[in-house]
Amino acid sequence: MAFSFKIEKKMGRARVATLTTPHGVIQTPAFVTVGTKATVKALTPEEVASVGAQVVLANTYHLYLEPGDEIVRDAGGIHKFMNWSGPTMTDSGGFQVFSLGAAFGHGAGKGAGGKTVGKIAERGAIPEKMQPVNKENADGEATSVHESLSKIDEDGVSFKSVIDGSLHRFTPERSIEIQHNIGADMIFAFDECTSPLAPYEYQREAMDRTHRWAKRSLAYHKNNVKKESDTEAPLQALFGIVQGGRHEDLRKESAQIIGAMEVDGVGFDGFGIGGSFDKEDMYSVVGWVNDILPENKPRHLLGIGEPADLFGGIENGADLFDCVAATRIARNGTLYTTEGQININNAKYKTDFGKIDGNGIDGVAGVPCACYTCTNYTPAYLSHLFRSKEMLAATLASIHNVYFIVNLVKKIRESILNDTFQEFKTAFLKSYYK
RNA sequence: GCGUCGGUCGGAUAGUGGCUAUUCCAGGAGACUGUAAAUCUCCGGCCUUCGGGCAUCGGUGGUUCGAGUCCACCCCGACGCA
Repeated sequence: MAFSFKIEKKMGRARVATLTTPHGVIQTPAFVTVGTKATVKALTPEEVASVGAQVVLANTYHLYLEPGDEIVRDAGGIHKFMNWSGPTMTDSGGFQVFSLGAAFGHGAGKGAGGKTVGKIAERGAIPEKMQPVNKENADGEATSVHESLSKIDEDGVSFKSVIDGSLHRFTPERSIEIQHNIGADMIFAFDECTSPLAPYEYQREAMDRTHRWAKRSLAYHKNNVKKESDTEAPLQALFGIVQGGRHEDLRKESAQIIGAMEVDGVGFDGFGIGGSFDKEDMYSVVGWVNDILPENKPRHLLGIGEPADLFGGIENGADLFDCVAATRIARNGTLYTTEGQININNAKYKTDFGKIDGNGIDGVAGVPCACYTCTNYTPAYLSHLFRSKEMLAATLASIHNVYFIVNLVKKIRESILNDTFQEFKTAFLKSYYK
């Protein structure tokens, strides 16, 4: 089964399509579940499949460090290794350039709390003349590995392992080589995800460098990817990544260059839209980029979404989304409902024997959520599991949240096919953000 | 009855004459967008014009410039001896 992307219906920039991969079909738009270390945290592959998820995204940096990409290769590839037979993707490690570098704030060393900058900036949070948070990275000067766990230069990035502090080096070629070993169906070019606080000059510098890395990623992939023995079709598809921060000129330039990039007549199989956004501008950025990218290839909006973002992204031409939020907030006790997020740790749920979501994402008004968790358990039980720190809490909450977000995108897809997108969007957002 | 040790936030603790009484847990709330996250942050005596002000370490006195800390007595608890 070779790769193909067939558009079934268009609505403005939005598209409904079928993305075929060697490990199965993805009906797009689709939400990609995040399984960074070859596991969707707290869920078995059977549970992931049972909530309707079609594809899993793992991470190159994390699998390279643990257990090592060669072990994944020797296990027979990521599908066999993690017992997920459906489509898979790997991110290139480009996000870790950011999350272990510029996002790593001053006064580090408090575990997760050391991270002080997100990739999404609130309105007005970006002073024009603000210096990069991580000067070492921006200037390319000698870096103190105590303050930053990554250092960028023209050829690649040096990382300090988050596990044991050892030093490692990623280049575009190395990232693709590792991704070939891991063996996901769709892989990404090695890029730099910049901080939203970086100034324009730095966004341009990083974008230009990402373009040079994209070309190297493409060249290495073309020359080294394994192919089907009979048809010579590549077994893995490579997505190029558009950067440019929140700047219209940079975004359009990046879409132009990445969209048209070829090595010996071979271009990217799809595209990622990456980097940092101003929350207010995100949908416009996606629209600018997608007006330029080739229409007949899939576009993945990297690291987005929250429920509202999915409508905005799809309207502006994105086909795939991945986001850690659904599973992360689930483990921390926050559940999606059609009436907004709830924190199951709140005292009022201790004795709530009703329904988590009285109007399920997949149902009609008044019909409760049909996921395994909601079908079988009360808020009071989940409250008990979280308060007593039982592992099942993370599992049941993750089942619900992934079910919610995956099926929200499926509902959006249906609404485009049924010509009811605007009504569905209006009704959903009114209820969710009331 | 005598003796010893102890009494600090809901629980457990640190604190042995000095400035804002420590930490953990439990409790209340918030955050989380290509996962260094089953994590992190904040709140927790009273009053406040939001600048701050006033309290507080079983009780009452005392010593001292200054007491959770030292002294006396009392209350309560554990243990030991009668």
